[in-house]
Amino acid sequence: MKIDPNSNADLSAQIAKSIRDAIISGDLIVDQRLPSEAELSDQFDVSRPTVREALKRLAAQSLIRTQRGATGGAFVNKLSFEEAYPQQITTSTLLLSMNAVSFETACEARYTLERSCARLSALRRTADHLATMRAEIHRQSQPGLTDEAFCASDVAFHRALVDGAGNPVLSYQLAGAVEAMQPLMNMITFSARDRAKIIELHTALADALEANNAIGVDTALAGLESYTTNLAKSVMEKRKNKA
Amino acid sequence: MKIDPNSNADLSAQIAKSIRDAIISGDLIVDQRLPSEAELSDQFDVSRPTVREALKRLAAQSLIRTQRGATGGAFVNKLSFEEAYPQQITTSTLLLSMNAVSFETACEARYTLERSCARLSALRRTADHLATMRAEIHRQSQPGLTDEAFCASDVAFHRALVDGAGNPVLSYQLAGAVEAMQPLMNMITFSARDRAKIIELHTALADALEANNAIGVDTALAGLESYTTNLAKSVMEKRKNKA
DNA sequence: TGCCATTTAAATGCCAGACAATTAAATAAC
DNA sequence: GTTATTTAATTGTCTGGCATTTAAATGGCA
Repeated sequence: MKIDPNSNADLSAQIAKSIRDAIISGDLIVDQRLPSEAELSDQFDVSRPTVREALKRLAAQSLIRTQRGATGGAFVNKLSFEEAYPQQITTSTLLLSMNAVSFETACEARYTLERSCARLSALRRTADHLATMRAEIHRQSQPGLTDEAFCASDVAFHRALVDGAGNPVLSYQLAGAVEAMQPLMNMITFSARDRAKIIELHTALADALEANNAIGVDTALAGLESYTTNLAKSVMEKRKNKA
Repeated sequence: MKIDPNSNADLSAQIAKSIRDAIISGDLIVDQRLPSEAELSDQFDVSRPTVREALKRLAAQSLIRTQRGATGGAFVNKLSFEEAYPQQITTSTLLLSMNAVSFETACEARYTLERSCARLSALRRTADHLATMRAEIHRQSQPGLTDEAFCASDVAFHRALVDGAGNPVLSYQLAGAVEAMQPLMNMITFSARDRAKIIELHTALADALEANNAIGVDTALAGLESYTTNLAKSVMEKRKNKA
C-alpha cells in the first residue's frame, strides 16, 4: 500500500482516510483485525507513531477499537446506535453554539422533527413509554425543582415520545435535535406559571398518545413550540432592557 | 493540569476529553490557540507523541485545526454545517449497514422526517428550490441514465425539498437520513416503469410545492414511501427466489 | 528612510529506537 | 491432567532528534 507524497495532507490523515474508505466500502468488515502497527508502518512505509496517529483518528470516530496483549490489535468496530448518540449530540450542540443559531431556528427544527413522530408514536407507543412520560410529568410538577432538572426531565419526556415511534433510526436522528436544545433551554428561567403551562401541554400530549390520537399529539407539540418560542422571546427582551 | 493515572483509558484519550470538554463548556472559544505541543506535554506531564495523539483525535472530530510555522499551532475550529454534513452522512451510512437496519425501517425514518418539512417548505420554498427540483425531474427522465445516477438525482431532488424549509438545522439533521439511504437505494434496479411512476410522484410533489400546498406535498411523499417500500420488497423477493 | 533579501526562531510533521504493560498461548512442573 | 511459569506478540509511552514550514526579526542597499 502506498501514500501520495504530493498531497498536502498529513500522512496520518491520508492513512486514516485509506483505512476509513476500506471500512465504508466493506473491504474491512466488522470485528476484522487490522494489521499490527508494525505491519502497517511497513505497508504504508511510515513510522509507527504516524500509524498510531492515524489509528487514533479512527478511534475518535469509533470506527476501530484497540486491545492490548498477545492477540490484541486494532479491530473494526461495530458502530452502534448507543455509541453514535453522544457523538451526534455533541456535534449538534457545538453546531448550535458556534454558529450562533437563533433559539427560534433551533426550536423550529426540533419541533418540526418531533411532530413527524406523532403519527407513528400514537400508533406504536407501549405502556412503558406512557409510564415514562407520566413519571416525568410528575417530576416536573415537584416544587423546588431547579431549572436544569426541569429541562432534563423535559428532554427525558420527549425522548420517550420519540422512542415510542419504535424506529431506532428515527430515535437516533432526533436525539441530536432534541438534546442539543438543552443548553439553549437552560438559559431560560421557568416561572411557576410557565411550568404549569408546560405541564398542562405535556399532559395533553400524553393523553392524546394514550388515546392513539396522532392529531392531538401534533396539536400539543405545536402548542409547546409556540409557547417555548414566545417564552424565550420575552426572556431575551427583558435581558436586553436591563442591559 | 493533571490526568488520572488510575483511569484505564489511554492518556491520549483522557487528554483529548479534557480539551474537548473545555471546548464544549466554552472555556476555549473559537479560533483560540491551544498551547503548543511542547507546552501541553509539560502541562499534562506526558510526552509529545502522546499529546499529538490526543490532538489528532480532536482533529478527526473537526474540533481543532493545526497550522505549521512560527505562529502555527492548534486552534479551536469553528464547526460549520458544511464540515459536519459529510461526517453525519458517513456515520448514518455505517449505522445502517453495520446494524443491518432493514430497508423498511430506514425508509420509514427517512420519509417520516422528510414529511415533517412539507409544511415549512410549502410556505418558504424559493423559485431556486423549485427550479432545482424541476431540473432533477428532467434529468431523471433521461433515457440511458444509470441506476446510480438516477438515485443521485433523487437525492438532489429531495435535498432541494428539505432546503426549501429554509432552516439550516433541519437541513443538517435530514442530510443524514436522506443521503444515508443512497447505498440501500443503489441495491435496487429501477425499471422504466418504476422510474416513470417515481417521476410522476416527483412532479406531483413539485406541483404541490409550487402551489404552496403542504398537504399535497405530504401526500406525494407518503406515496413515494409506499411505492419505494413495495418496490424494495419485491426486489428482495425475486432475489430470494433465485437463490 | 524605505524596500528587499536573508536569517532566525518557533512551531508542527516525521522518524528511530527503546522500554513498560498487558495478554494469550506455549511450556514446564507437579 | 491441572496448575504455575515462561514466552512472545502487541499496544502504550517516552526520549531525542531532524525536517519542514512560516512569520517575524534582521541586515543590506539604494
